[in-house]
Amino acid sequence: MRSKPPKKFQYEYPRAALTVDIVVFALDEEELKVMLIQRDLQPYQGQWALPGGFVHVDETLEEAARRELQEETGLKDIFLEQLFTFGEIDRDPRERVVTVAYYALVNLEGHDVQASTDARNAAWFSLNELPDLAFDHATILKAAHERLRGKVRYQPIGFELLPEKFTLTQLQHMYEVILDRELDKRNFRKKVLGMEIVQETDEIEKDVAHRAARLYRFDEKAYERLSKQGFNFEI
Amino acid sequence: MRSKPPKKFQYEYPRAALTVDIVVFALDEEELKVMLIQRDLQPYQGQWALPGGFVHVDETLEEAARRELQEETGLKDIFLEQLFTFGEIDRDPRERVVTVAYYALVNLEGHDVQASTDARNAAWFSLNELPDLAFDHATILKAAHERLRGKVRYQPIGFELLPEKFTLTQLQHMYEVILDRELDKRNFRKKVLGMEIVQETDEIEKDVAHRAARLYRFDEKAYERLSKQGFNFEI
DNA sequence: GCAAAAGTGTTTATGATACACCCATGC
DNA sequence: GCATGGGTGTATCATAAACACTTTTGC
Repeated sequence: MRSKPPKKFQYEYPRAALTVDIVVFALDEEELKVMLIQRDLQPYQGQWALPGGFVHVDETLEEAARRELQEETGLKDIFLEQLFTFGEIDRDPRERVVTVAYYALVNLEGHDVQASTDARNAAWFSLNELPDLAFDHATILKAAHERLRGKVRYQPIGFELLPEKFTLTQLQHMYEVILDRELDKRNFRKKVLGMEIVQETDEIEKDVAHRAARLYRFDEKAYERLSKQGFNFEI
Repeated sequence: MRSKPPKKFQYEYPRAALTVDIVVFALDEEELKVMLIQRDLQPYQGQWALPGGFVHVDETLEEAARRELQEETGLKDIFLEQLFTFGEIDRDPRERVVTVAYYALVNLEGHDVQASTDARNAAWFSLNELPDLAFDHATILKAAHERLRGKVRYQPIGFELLPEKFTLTQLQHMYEVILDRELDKRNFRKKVLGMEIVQETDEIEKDVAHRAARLYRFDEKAYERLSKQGFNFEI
C-alpha cells in the first residue's frame, strides 16, 4: 500500500466531494442500451458503474462530464444534458460525495466507442439486463430513463440516438423503444412529416433485402422553431 | 477585523464549496412574486439575493434548502423541487462555489412570512420589478420561472400557490399569471372540472361585494393518478 | 413468385376554440 | 337598482385514432 499523499487544501468547514456521473443512452436494433464501466478500484471494485468522476476545481460541471466521458469511454461531441444532483448522505461509503448526474444520447454508428475504450472496462448493457450497479447508480439510471421518456413527449429530443440520415421506420422504432409501446405507422408518418421536423434526402437505404426506404435527416431549423414555443410532440 | 479561524479540514485536492439557493414563488392578487434577501455580508453586501447558503456535510441537499429557507425567511413545510445545479467557475468572486438551486411554491395566506422574518432583510418582489441580484441569481431566477411555466403545462403543479380552498376564478387567475396570457372562463372551467382535479366543497367565499363563488379544494388522489401517467394539462 | 418491409387515405371520435347572456349578492 | 363578478351551453374546427391494402425490391 502506497503512503498517503499530502493534504494541502484546507478549509474552515468540512466539504463534500463533488463528482459527475453520466448515463449514456444508445439505440440498438432492438432496444435502449446504456454504457457502464467496470470499476477497478475500491469501493465496489469489479462492479459496474456509470462513467463519471471528480469535478476539478477549474472546470465547469459540464466540462467535467465531457472530460470524464472522453477519458472513460472515448465519446466526445455528444448530446449532454444535466439530469439531477444526488446528495444523499451515505451514497458513497467513503465520505460525503455529491454527484451531478447528466444524461447523454449517442448514435452507435457515428461514434466509435470500442476503438477508444478498453473493452474490458466499458460495455453497453440493455436496460432490461442490468447488472448490480455501484453506489446509487441504479437510482440515477432510473431517473435518467424516466427523464428521457418524459422529455420525448414535449421536445423533439432523441434524434441524437440515430445516425445523421435515417428512415422513418428507424425513427418510429426509436419512439417505440423509448415510449415502450407500439405506434401506428401511418399516423406516425403523418404527424412527423406534418410538423416538418425531418427533411427528405434524395438517398435511400442500401443493402437491404427488401424495398429500400427513403432516408431523412433531422431539420435543425424546425427543431429550433418548435423547441422554443414549447410544442407538443405527443405521438 | 477578526482573526482568521483555523482551517482544520484538509483534502488532497482543492474542493468547491457547495451551496443551495431557493427561488420562492408566491401569488399576489395580481402577479407572481419572488422572495429575496438583502445581503448583509460581503460580497454583494446590501444587494438582493436568493435565500440560500452552504450545505452542511451531514445534511442532504433538500434538507439544506429547507433549513436555509426556514432560517432566512421563516417558511417551512412548503413545496420544494430541485431545479438545476449551477457550476460556472466564476459565479462567486471569492472562490469556486457550486450551487444546487431549488424552487418553492407557497401561498401567501397559509404561511406567515412576515412574522418570522426580519422585514429589513426579506421581501417579496414582483417579477417585473426586480432589483439587481447578487451572483448569478438573475440567471437562476430566470431558469426557475421558465421551469414553472413549462411544468405547469404537463403537470398539475401550482396549487401550492393557492390557499387550501379556492375559487375557480382564483385558479384561472393563477394560470393566467404563470402562462402570461388570458384564458376563456368557460373553457377553463370545462377543462378543470372535466379532469376531476378539484373537488367541490360546500363552502362559498365570504365578505365579497358580489355574488360569492363556490370554493374548491385540490383533489390529491386525482393529482396522483394523473401525475403518474404523464398527462396533458395544456389549457 | 415470394418474402419483407415501404408507402399511402379515409372515416370517426375526441378534444380545443370561440363566443354572450342571465344570475346572485352587497351596497 | 346597479355594479360586480359568478356561472352556464352550443356550434365549429382541428387534431388524434383506428384501420388494410398495394408497391417495390432482393433473393
